[in-house]
Amino acid sequence: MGIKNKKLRVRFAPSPTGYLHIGGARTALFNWLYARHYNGSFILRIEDTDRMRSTPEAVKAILDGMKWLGLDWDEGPEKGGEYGPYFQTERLDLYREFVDKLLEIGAAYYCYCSAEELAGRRKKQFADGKPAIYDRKCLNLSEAEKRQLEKEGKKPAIRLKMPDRKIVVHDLIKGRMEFDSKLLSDFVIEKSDGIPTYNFAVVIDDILMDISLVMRGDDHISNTPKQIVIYQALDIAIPEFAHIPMIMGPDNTRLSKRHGATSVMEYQRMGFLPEAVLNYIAHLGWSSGTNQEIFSIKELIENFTLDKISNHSAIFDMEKLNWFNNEYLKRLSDEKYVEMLIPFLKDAGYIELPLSEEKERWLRKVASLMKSRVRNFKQFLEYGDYFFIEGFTVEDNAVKILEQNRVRGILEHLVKRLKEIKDWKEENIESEVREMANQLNLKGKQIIHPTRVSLSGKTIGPGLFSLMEALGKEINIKRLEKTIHKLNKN
RNA sequence: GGCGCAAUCGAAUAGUGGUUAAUUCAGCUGGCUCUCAAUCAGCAAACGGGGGUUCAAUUCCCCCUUGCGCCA
Repeated sequence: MGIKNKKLRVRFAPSPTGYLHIGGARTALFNWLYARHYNGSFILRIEDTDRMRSTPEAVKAILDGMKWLGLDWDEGPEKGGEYGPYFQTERLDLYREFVDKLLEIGAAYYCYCSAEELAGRRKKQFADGKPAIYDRKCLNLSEAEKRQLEKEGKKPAIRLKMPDRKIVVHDLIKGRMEFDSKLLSDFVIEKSDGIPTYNFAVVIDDILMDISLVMRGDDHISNTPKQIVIYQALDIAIPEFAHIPMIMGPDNTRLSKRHGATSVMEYQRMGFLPEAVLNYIAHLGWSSGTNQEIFSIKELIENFTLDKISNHSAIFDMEKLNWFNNEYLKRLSDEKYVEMLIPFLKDAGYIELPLSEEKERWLRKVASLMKSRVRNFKQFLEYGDYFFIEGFTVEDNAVKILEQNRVRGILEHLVKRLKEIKDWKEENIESEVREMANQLNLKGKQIIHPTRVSLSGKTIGPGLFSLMEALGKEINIKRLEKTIHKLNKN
């Protein structure tokens, strides 16, 4: 692995066929952490040779996801770099050069077999229980035969000739893996349309971009021996490899749309903090070896090493992500919390911008009440709707509380007393309510529960008296009277 | 079908040739409390199976099983 004295360079190389999903983000994160830990370079490369499925929108989505998570790249799209271009479709000439070279030295050859022919022969191999290997029909075609085939209008693909030997992969995470090249096919490196295949383009790019360590999902393990053969055919030093375990859905299958939110940007929309998402996915397949759960970005960088990556797949657990997010949310100052919350309130139509000083102060108070009770901003909108609108949701089990005995009388009495309060402060409200409970020989909760339901439509939430203060006297009275009115009708 | 990778509480991870196998999330019980969170105290919960190696295996080796991936 003669790359000892070279600068450390890693890359993340997504295909722009969709958004940046959790698994890709984790691969990007590990590469990024590795580069930052060892002071290397982190390169972003877009593998868009699949022109049918690649879109500019997907490129943007991936870039947006990376930016939101704070995974900045040293070279790549929008940034450039001396190893560019960083889009594979802009590198076609480069691949062509290497294909020519392999052809020239006899390490690759033209193949005129059609897809149908191939499929037929493969079927037979399959039926015979043999590995699906190209039968080398076109390996020794004479020039005349080739000319004849081309005259028939056949466009050749180009295959790499597999050497007959064991291929050993030294993986930094999986250890030594051995593959028998006899079981590997002479795979296509350039399709008949002139586009290089994935396995070929990756290798050429990694060579040209001086990548010193290839870190990627372990679904690529089977590709690795094929890629190594290309390095060897070209007589170029093989980089190091590190195959990291994948992230699975709760049913232990590959993470997909079926599992709900798999795009990192969906987490932004749901009101998660990028730090929390990063912290969580860092723990999927990696651990510091200590009991520490919460890591700042800086701490992740400091602690990240490959030997602490586990070697089995991990299941994505939304609940734990929620917990992480709540931890980060709680640590936010009220000011910062409100600042992040405002766009969500705005989108929900709960507030109008710009905000007055006073309203902003009030928002901070509300935030401090809700902070520990809410796990993401989307949930804030759901649990805290009554702070902003009259049409707040009313829980089914909340209605039952209002149907209990004496509730109407209690609320009527309460309204009278609340109207008397001059200074609408939590302490004053509480002493008024407590006093009323005493005089009427009631338990505090007999007043508190129906009041909460009337004010918020919910059975859960912040302490009632701070909630009442935050809502303001008028709204308290209005909502209580509304409940009384409803009870009168029944 | 061929090849490969993997296997510790429900989930994520620690950990060890001899341990009461640990932590966090989730779950449950209790304290606090007007509810819910938060918080505090506690409970429950795992080494996939079978062979070896060894005085001793969850740990090392092999096989099986299961899961996952790649190939088409």
